[in-house]
Amino acid sequence: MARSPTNPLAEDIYARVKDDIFDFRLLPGQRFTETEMAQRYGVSRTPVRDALYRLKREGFLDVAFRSGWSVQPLDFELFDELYDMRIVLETAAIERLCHCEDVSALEPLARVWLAGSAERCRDPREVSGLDEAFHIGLVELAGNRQMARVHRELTEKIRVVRRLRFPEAFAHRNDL
Amino acid sequence: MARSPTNPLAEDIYARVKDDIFDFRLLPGQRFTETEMAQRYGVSRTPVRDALYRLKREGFLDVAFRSGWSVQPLDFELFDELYDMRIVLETAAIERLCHCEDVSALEPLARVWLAGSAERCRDPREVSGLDEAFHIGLVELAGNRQMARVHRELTEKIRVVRRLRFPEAFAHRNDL
DNA sequence: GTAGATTTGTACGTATGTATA
DNA sequence: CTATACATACGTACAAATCTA
Repeated sequence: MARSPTNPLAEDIYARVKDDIFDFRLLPGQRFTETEMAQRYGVSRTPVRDALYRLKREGFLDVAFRSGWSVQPLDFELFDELYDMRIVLETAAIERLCHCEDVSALEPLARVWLAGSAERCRDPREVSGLDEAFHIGLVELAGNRQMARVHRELTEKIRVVRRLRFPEAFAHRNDL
Repeated sequence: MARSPTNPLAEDIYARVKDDIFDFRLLPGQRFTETEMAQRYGVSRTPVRDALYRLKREGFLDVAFRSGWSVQPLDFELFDELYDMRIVLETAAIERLCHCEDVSALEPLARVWLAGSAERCRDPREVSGLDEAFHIGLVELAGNRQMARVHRELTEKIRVVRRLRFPEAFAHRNDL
């Protein structure tokens, strides 16, 4: 029995808006309204609001009382802090993995990370995805699911600036 | 110009529901509906839903598709993981504070922590609050606001189980 | 298995505060 | 300064899925 997701529409809008931010179809600082978004995605304002408020709580968007929404501008101090915390969490994860007897769990990660130059993937977008998965997988293996969750959220927040540094990775951002 | 809060009603309901959880007026595992909560707080379902979904994202509540809400049951593995991560974050914070030249910023914390037995506060509820503030203040002083935010959220999630261990602290939970 | 009651999910209408001509 | 347009915050109505007798 596959239980239904809780807010299918709102969930979908959430993912689409977030991707629009990551792919710079919504630019940092850009302003917009709930009605615009509702028309853009072909739904009512209700699921849009759910999605927008969730993205606001996660730091991707900003809203002013009865005065419209905006994409959170790039804040490099913020990114510094996020990178800094990522180091803290990953260091703690690695320390725990070092004290672990069974290293076989590291195998799948090693296979990706130690890929020979022949089998190495060249698409920057995919490389970036593999890199994210590697970091996330490392922390997951340490066994603390809360640390893994925070680390995953944190990695997502950094994603936008990582893409800025690999411009070729999203050269096809207008494909969709 | 003091800018208005964004969703005054929803914000208020959010705080009240959270306190109801902390003070065990809403018990772990207890089920309820949006309509009940709307009547309980004298508002419509809209701000209630905003508040409930926020608390769900933060792990305090659970919702099943068209089938009602429930307070997240106590999960001691979860609390172990949260305590564990708290140690990681506070250790990192302390390491940074140790490398810091200027220790004068620690003064206010020391004054609370090193209170003489005479001036020591005896109300367990207040002691608990001071303890939380001490831990939070410590991490804040380390200067990474994101780490401080995560640590603060994490401390809130632990609060309910801390109160379980200090039952006398909320003996008057029916006062209100 | 089915019908009815229940509950959320979404759409839509109204009120209130904001910005601007 | 005032009035008007506009955007969100909240309330309400309805649809769809779930539970239960």
